[in-house]
Amino acid sequence: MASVNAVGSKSPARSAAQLRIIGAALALFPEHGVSGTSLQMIADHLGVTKAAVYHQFNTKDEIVLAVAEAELARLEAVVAGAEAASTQARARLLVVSGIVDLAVDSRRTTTTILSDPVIVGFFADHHTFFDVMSRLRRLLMGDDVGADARVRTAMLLAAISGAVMHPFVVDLDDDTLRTELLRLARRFLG
Amino acid sequence: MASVNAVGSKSPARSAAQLRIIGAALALFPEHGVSGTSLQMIADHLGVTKAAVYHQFNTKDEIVLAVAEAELARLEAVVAGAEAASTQARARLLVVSGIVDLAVDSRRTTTTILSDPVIVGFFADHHTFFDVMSRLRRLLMGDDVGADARVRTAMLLAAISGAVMHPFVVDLDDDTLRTELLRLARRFLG
DNA sequence: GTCTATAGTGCGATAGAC
DNA sequence: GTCTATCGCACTATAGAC
Repeated sequence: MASVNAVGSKSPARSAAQLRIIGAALALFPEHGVSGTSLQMIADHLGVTKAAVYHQFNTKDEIVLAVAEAELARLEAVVAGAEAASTQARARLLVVSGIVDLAVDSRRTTTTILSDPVIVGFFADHHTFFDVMSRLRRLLMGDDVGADARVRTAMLLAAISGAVMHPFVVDLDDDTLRTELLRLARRFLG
Repeated sequence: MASVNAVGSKSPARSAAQLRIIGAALALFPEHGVSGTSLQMIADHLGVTKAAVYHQFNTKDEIVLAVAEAELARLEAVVAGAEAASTQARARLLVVSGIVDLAVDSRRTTTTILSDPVIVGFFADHHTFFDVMSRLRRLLMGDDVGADARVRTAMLLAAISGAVMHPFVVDLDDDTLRTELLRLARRFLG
């Protein structure tokens, strides 16, 4: 779970100033949505002016893309780690527990951002996104392309990502949530 | 599944013109997000001007609220139907299959709208939302308030809502998706 | 790398004619 | 109920001083 600079990752190296902006956007996007977050909000969050933000990124779209790729990179690291496993069963367990960790770690953040219409639009023709998704699909489903496997896998991923921000679990602490999620996810996998 | 004017529902009666605006917003919000959808887009979608839209709703917020309440009303109808069941097991099955129907019927629409930060903010102090949620919780969990039951229920609801718009199932037809979803959801319930 | 200042655009919302 | 026209404002983005 340490920070990994995965081989297949193409995210350009980010300066410290750029990372601060990405962090601010990461905090504001889930609360207001991507479209509802202005550069003024990001600048205010960092205690600087809009012009200082524009010195790091030429457009708002570049910031959105950087945030999306940063989140995608976290998922890619989990997938890459699982691909290195010795058996398929062990790989499946690694990817599920990695995604549980990711989801619990960010709770509201990750899922909200990745499901924002603007981000979805950015990923619609993003080759790295398709690459990670097909590797994830291969890890979880193997060569089974039947309706059963696809619905089952989609439900599993949606259940993990969506449950962490559900009102029913807001007052559970991270450890309890992580343990229950992993246990139920493994049971669902069968 | 017919249109139901549920007893507990407080949504004000809507004129035909208002319903057309709600329909346009319902189509545009998932694609651009609530903040990313302007009144100009809604007006263009209907072939009228902004002023005509403002004649039906005084503010954009009123339109957003109307859309949110319309979606909530669909869920409330499912909950009310299940509450009328003779046994608890039958009620649970009714609520799960009702939510599956809802999710498949709208695919991208409902979940995207209900998870939009602006809508979430509107529901944050919306008494009807809390009422429907607690009734849903009672139907699915009974008096069990343990971490296991809460995580399990949150996963079930998130799995159904989230799976319908997952890339893995985009090319499945509605009937197949509905059948598989219901079967797997019942299996997960145990 | 940060600032002030500003250009240009689209937004939500209103007034008043038909 | 829809229109044209407009107001005031916040937005993205840029120019140029420090």
